[in-house]
Amino acid sequence: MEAATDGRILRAGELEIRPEEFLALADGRPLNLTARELELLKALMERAGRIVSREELYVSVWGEPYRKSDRSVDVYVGKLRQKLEEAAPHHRFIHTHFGFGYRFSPQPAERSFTRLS
Amino acid sequence: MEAATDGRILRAGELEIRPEEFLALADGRPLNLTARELELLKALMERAGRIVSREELYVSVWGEPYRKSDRSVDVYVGKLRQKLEEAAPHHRFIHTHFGFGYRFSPQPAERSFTRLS
DNA sequence: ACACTTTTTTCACAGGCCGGTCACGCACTC
DNA sequence: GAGTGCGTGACCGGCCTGTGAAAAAAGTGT
Repeated sequence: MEAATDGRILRAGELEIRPEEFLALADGRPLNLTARELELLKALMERAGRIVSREELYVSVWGEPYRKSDRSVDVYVGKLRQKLEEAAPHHRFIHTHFGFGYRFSPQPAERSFTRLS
Repeated sequence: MEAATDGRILRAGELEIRPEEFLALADGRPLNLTARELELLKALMERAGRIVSREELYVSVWGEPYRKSDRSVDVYVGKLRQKLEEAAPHHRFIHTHFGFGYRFSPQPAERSFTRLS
């Protein structure tokens, strides 16, 4: 369904996704992602740089209408962050935009105590 | 049919396969593999690093259409793991990817909680 | 052809993993 | 400070996997 990039290798920063192999690499190390996690990461990367609403993400990944009370996207963003942090420490990939949604944008590294933007 | 590597010696980590001798060595020690086991190991090694579905493995090794309920691949992966563990303890070769299939990737040893740098 | 061994296939059960939901507490905006 | 949004650990049902063991098939020697 993600016609534009389906099957193509996606890259961003230290991240790489090979959809046809169900494989995601961070710094060359395989992330051990589940099906949903991989789909969500793909959806985010395909929209890299822009703020994406939960609704858009949910519809794209789950393929069903979005209910405002559904927290699935949040939960899976959390799981992704955790696994990304494991594989590529001190990088930031998924940024929260309060009240709007999430934005994927790989950031080189983390400087000690800088404030969130 | 695996034209590219058929008959050629395959190596990965501590593993070596010499197809024309029906021989597999781990750490220099011969694994005592049966025909099916050897074929499956070859199929996995030829696809090293990527996640391979049961269907692809089954079709490649058994040469017949795959039935979803068929557990043969699982059983033989189990047998391979057992023999590999015997010959080369504390190495990991075949990794399970839940819902997708298996991935061959030799891993030096297991370090429990240390993070790679 | 027969008996015996080895390998392959099937079966069934136990346990593990994943997806989805909930609830609690903190974060953020105004 | 009030009100809403967000992060996250915990939990449960259901499907996926690992695996021993039985059954079937194939191989081996006489």
